[in-house]
Amino acid sequence: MNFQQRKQLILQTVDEKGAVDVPELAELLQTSAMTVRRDLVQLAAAGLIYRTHGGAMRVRDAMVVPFANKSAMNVAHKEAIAQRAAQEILDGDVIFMDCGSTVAHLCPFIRHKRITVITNSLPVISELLNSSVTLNLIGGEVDKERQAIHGSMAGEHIARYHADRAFIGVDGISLANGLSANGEQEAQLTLALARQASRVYLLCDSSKLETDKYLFFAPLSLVDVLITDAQINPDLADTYRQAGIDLIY
Amino acid sequence: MNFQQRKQLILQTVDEKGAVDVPELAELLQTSAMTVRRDLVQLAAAGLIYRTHGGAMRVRDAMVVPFANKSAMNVAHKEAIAQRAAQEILDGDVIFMDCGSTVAHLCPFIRHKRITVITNSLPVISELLNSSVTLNLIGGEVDKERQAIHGSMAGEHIARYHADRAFIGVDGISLANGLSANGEQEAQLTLALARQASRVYLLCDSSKLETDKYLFFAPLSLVDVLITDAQINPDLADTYRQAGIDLIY
DNA sequence: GTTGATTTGAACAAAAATAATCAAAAATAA
DNA sequence: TTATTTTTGATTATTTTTGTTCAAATCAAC
Repeated sequence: MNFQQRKQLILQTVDEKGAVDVPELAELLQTSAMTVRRDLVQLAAAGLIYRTHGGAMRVRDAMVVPFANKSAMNVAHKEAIAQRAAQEILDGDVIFMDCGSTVAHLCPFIRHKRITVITNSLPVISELLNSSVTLNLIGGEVDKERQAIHGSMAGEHIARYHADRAFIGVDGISLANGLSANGEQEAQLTLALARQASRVYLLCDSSKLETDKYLFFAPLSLVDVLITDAQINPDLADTYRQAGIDLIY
Repeated sequence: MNFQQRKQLILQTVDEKGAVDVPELAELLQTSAMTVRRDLVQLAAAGLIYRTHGGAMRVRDAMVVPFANKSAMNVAHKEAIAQRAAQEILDGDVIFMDCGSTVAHLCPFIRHKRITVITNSLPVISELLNSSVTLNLIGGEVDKERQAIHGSMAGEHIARYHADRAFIGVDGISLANGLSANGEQEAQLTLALARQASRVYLLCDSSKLETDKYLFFAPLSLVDVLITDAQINPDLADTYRQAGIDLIY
């Protein structure tokens, strides 16, 4: 099997599977990994595939910026919460989305809506890049760990906008102490978003209810609507409602 | 069996099987490998088959479909340019990077440097997210096609910063008309970056030299240093230098 | 950050294929 | 028939391709 034949097989495989790795191709082509790598280099130079570490992928797939959406905890709950939250969004809305993982789960449910999303979350931008949503990215310092934008410039940027709804997440919430966070940056940004939105929706799975983190940054009254999952204790739900929170689950 | 007969059989076999090798044909034609090779050379010269190492194949199968997407063209040149440009960057620098594909090739060469990168390019952010570089993302409207940030907010954002160096790309450059672009947004952003930088580096492969696009947006004097590839015509290089451009290749 | 595992690219060596050379065989011409 | 040209096959040198090894780069997990 010569280069031309291998090349055809590689292109075909990449096109079919979307992504391949080197050992896989070496096995398929009955050749060494080094040869596969050399082939991939040539094909990539011709722009026919996109070279990745360990293999290759379709060029068009590589175009979308791959920001990882981490945190596999409570995915089912988060999806349920996000789906419920998406029902609140109307066509034509301008919404804020913060960089919380629960908020990010909104993406699949809003990608066909005709709305404008203003966010500081890179994964959200990535997920909505190929959608009908108009995107606006908040600028400022990049927080690599959280894959989000923070800092004073971000605050100033937000102050220039106004949204119909803000969808935010927190690290902790309690009746006694209100909203709390693990980082000052997130807290600051959450506050900025809430200030510029007509209606503030807090997306929060029930495991975070009545937990406190080290930084208390806002009273419960910042939130207009609290959307959580069905695991919430009904008595606790009542207590929140009596405290004036519009609670949905 | 003479050449005419062998030729018929070879063409037929190639057409049937798609690809053949020399020993296989030698066996089929009851002749030596040397003769087969001589036949193949003639047929290939006539354009009837595609000659490969070890045999031959159908012409249409060997036809590479190089509708090379813009970002994959001249990759080798772009990398060489980017590598040279990276040498200009010192530790501690604050640099601007625009959303051009040549500029994006800087990423691999700067990921270890201790610098701050301010950019409107999502691919650049993505590539440098796991690096030692401090990142600052320019905010504003997301241009989904170019995977970059544009708009008036982006301009305002840039105006608040200053960088030691700006690395920019253009769609066209000529001595007569200066810098030109295909889109107003890119042009606007490039200008904004250049205005806020101490030193402006234009990264531009030689195929773009002396070409004009529809929107002329700046004179050559905007650029301090032009970095291009070694394919540049030496006479042309002299002309640019006489025009006061610091040209590197 | 630092470590450890993978992946990669460069250098080298081996194998395969090719081109060049030349002599023998075959075809052609005188 | 003999001389000349063409074609063919064998030999050898060169080029191309491939595989192995190893240091460096990169990624991922801590």
